[in-house]
Amino acid sequence: MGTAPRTKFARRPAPHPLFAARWRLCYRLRFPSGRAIDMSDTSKARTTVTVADVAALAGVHPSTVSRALNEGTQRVSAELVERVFAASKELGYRPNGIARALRMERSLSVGMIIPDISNPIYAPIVRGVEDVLRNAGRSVFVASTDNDLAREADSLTVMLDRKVDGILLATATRDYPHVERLQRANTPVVLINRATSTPWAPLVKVDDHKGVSLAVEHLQALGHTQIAHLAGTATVSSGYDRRHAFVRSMQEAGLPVDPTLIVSADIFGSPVGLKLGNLQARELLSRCVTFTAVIAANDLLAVGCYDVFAEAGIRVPEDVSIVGYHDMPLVNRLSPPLTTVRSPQYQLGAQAGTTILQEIASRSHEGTVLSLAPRLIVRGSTAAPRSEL
Amino acid sequence: MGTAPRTKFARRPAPHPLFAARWRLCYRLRFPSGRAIDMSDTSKARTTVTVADVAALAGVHPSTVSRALNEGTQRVSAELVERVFAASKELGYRPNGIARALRMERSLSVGMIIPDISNPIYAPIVRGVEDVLRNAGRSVFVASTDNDLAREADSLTVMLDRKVDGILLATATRDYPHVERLQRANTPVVLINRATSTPWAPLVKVDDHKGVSLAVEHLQALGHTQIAHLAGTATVSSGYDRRHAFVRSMQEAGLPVDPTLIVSADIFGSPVGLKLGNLQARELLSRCVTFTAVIAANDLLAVGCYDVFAEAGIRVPEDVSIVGYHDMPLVNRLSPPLTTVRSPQYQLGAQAGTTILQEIASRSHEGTVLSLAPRLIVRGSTAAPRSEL
DNA sequence: GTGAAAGCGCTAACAA
DNA sequence: TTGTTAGCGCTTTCAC
Repeated sequence: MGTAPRTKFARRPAPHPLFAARWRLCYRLRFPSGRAIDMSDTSKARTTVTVADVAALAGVHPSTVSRALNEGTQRVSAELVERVFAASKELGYRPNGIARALRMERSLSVGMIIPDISNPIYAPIVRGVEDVLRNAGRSVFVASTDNDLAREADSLTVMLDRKVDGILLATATRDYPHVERLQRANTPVVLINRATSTPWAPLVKVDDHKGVSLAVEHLQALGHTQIAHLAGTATVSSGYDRRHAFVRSMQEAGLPVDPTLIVSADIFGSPVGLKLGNLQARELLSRCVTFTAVIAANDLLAVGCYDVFAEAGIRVPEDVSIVGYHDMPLVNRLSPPLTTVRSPQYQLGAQAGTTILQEIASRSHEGTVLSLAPRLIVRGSTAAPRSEL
Repeated sequence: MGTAPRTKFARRPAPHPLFAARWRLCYRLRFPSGRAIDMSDTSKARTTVTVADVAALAGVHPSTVSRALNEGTQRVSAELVERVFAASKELGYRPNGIARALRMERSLSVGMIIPDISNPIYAPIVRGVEDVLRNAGRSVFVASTDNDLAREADSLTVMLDRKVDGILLATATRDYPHVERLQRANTPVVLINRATSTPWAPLVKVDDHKGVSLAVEHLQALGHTQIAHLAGTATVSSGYDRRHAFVRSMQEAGLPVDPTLIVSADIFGSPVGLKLGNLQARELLSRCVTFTAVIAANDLLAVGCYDVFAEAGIRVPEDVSIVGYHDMPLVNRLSPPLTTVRSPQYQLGAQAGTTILQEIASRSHEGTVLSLAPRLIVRGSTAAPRSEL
């Protein structure tokens, strides 16, 4: 008893190389062939079943267990495979993912970095990612960073330290400071919805030009010519691109582009969502320029307009039409229901999941851009402009 | 050259025990003290910096590196700690989380199982969990199961195989089939919002009796006596509890409890959310029983009522008052804005995170129930009943 | 087709 | 205080 291991990591009694083989065999004593496990041992030993245990019960070498379980009958005789599976099942063996990850140098996990999981815009993306990766046997670490660069750096560190097989990045800025680091880490990355100014990893996005031009064309068809744009922040490509798409779409439609009709988010420090929408809408009104319609860079900005216009006695859609972007839950229930560009968030995530799997399998699509088409959902917040009546 | 290792796992040239010490020392040759790393070796060796590399550069044993990095000056001389940190920094060393997890038998990760991450009700819970766990240096695996028991079983398997340190379970049913398995796995579990009928793990929930009674009292104060309840499914404790809380609150308020005024979700197969609300509202109307107010088990059911009442020509709140549950985003923008019981979803997650950390530190709070208080948010969907005018 | 042995990168027990 | 050694559980190379 004096030599009994005190802890799990205490030295084994007789590890002399010459007896290594025999030492393995002693497992058999613990599991007499064909019999159930001896439960009398109440120590932790019972809790964890390892390949060695299965090997012992099946009367084979651990490496054979591994081969049988992983490659089936490919390099192991059918009979042994049978025995190994039986033993594995009897003992309730489950491979230790950590050990496999260490040995095989792939963790079967993927990290996802997003601005905020509690934002209804991003959550469906995560769900799409999750569904695709689950089917591929991989798990997803999620980290929200609120677009805070320090938190972002931390999250990246954590993910890389955990040896994720790939990183899904939905927080990139156009001028993203962590690009080099990610490249150095040599971990596959897929960007979601936000591109960096120079391409270095595959990007899965929504076709913003398509989305904005759908909105512009819709408004034009209703008779609008003076259309304003509440732009998102230009530091991220989605805001930047939509703004440029707005200008281009207006030009393509032959409509005048008045810079004073574009209110950028960047002139107001940090606020986001609804509050930002309020500020932008007030700014727009204060500019004393006429407009009959507003295209907002996202739904919450549009809702922010609802507030400000209401308190200013401006009716929607009678006086001003409003178009949102994303089609988040319940915007169809606002009064009036919001006309908006529906971006396929779930599909975005699913596609990103597919792409990261490809990247993991073989790094190849460095600058690939995958654009998903949005769709215009026409509801009650848009109508013909007043002057047309 | 003939003896050069072909792969990372090829045998090292001279691992003879007698020379083990010297073999370690040979690392020093690769990193002459005080000089930068020799980059001429373009093989993969450069990519991964290990404790051995740091040890070599610092001129100490790997275990000393480990001690210095993990325990600081506690068991290592200040001078060596300094040297180790310097070497570590110079090489850009980062501990391999997988290896640590295997060795230390804790992965610093936690699994979270929820019905659906894309549901705005659950997303904030995840965020709360995430924030607390990040601060504790842990990462979160997220899995959505859509309340599908098979998917649930899979997710549990995956989490356990990955050796998560704990599991946050937001999908439990009252009669949860995986309890035994989780107990056997001996992994800490914290239940979120949904209890099992017999307690076995700590539970963090919203005080449903409080929430529902706030609603009942509010309606009673407005003069309502005939109050209906659209109940969630009774298979999960939140639905079950809220229904019972409704009955009890009505009794406590001295109001009559008419069973025909309670429409259970369970009589309609699988639909959820808004569609379920539609069905329940129609069922309620078809029962031809008078009521002046409805308390819905969640906001989407309430929104489902809006539809049905509108098409039936019943005005809210003039003819019927409606109270929701949760206060999800934008319900304050419905017309009329929804009066609802605000459940602190983020705090729920944060508290669950705190609790799982405690559980991981020391399993002790087996049957503990932590109830967070909800708050009634009064808006436009409730008013005095018609007959009172 | 199977066994032997090594080792992924790390930390903990032990020895000095 | 530091070095030595072993081993977490697995897969893989090599030898037969």
